[in-house]
Amino acid sequence: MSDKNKNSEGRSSGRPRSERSRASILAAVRKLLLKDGYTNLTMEAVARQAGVSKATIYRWWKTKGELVLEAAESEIAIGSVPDTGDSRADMDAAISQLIETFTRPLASIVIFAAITTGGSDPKMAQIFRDQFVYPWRVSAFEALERARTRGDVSVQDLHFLLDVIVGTVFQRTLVMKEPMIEGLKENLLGVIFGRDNTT
Amino acid sequence: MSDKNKNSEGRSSGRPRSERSRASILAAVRKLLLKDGYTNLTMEAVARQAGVSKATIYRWWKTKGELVLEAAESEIAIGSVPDTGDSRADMDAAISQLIETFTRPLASIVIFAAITTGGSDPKMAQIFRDQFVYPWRVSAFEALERARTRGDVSVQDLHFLLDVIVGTVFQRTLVMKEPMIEGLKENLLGVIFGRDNTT
DNA sequence: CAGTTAATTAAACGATGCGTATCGTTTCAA
DNA sequence: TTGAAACGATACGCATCGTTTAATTAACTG
Repeated sequence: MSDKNKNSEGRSSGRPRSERSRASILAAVRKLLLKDGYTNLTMEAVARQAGVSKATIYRWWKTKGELVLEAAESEIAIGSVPDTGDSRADMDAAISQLIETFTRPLASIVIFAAITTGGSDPKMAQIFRDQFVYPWRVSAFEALERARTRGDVSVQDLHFLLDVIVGTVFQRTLVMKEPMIEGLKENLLGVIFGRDNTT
Repeated sequence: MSDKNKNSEGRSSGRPRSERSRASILAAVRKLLLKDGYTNLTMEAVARQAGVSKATIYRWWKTKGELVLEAAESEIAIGSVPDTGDSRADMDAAISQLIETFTRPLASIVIFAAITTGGSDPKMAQIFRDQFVYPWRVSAFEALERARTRGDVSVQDLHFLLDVIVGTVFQRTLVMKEPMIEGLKENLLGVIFGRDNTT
């Protein structure tokens, strides 16, 4: 409430940005993304759906990727891996975070878009990596290092292990799409820590 | 030479389809895919590049996806897994096939397109799955079953193992893109057969 | 060689989206 | 009250889409 005015910063005067329009635009993006996907999302449709002028959108967001990432920000946010002292519990949490995020409908659309538009929209890919992929990877890597130090993990190549985790969850949740998530986490924990369970 | 005429089948006579145009179109698609990616590939550009009328393209291919899949057919083809009697050798070959295919520049573009357009172009996704994904998966699954029967594999959930293989290779080759393929195959074999090598 | 047939071409169609620009209006701060 | 900036509405020129038309061209047939 108190920081609604951006007066304290640069801006001298003039009509302030409409928070109502901003929210309306981002909501429209989310709705249309779920309906039509990223490629078929048009600025015109967003303006129509949001009851807003196209110029207003371009006023605040330069590219479609930028707009989409901001609209989906909270949907694709993924926490960092905890450090409880229990290696298995930490990785259990890490995998759960991954599955939970990848399973959100909006997230799957945006994540795919961020990856595939890497060629034509490098900026979107970079923002996505820096803001969402990298932080989790770093904290998951640290969790694996702690586990190896404790002697809980024998695999040497932790980056490989990280790719196994991310890749397998990606494959199951985003590529195959079928909800074959039963046992996924347990099986992955088996790969990481060695198998005790023959489930 | 002798079967150049399609007379024997349905077609009575008349001007035959131009094989030159056909080849020229498919070559144009490949060239433009590498340059601009799938999303930015336009039929007009294909017609221009191929020195052919747009109508000719639509005459033979109904959708962009259909055209792209045919143009990239040999590039994304993946052999089936051999049955040599040596479990590890078979899976070694399987993983090599996967890595080799995913590493081809054209293949990565088309595979991504086939997966991500699943929403807006279900037909392309289906053709891709039926023609390329499924055959390999089936023969790889059979190889894993043989290995388990021989007692070489202790993991129960073979579908999980399959997703680990595909997902990890996918992650390394297509998502990360960096050529971090050293040791990938060996590490995966370690996951499948249990670890002897601590590389 | 003439005739048949269908492939191919060039051109244009209406739709749609892009990004930009303009205009009059609205809202807030000084 | 006045100035500054955001806003909604609208329209522009351009590009590409997928489709359709009529005319031309090429290969096989008798």
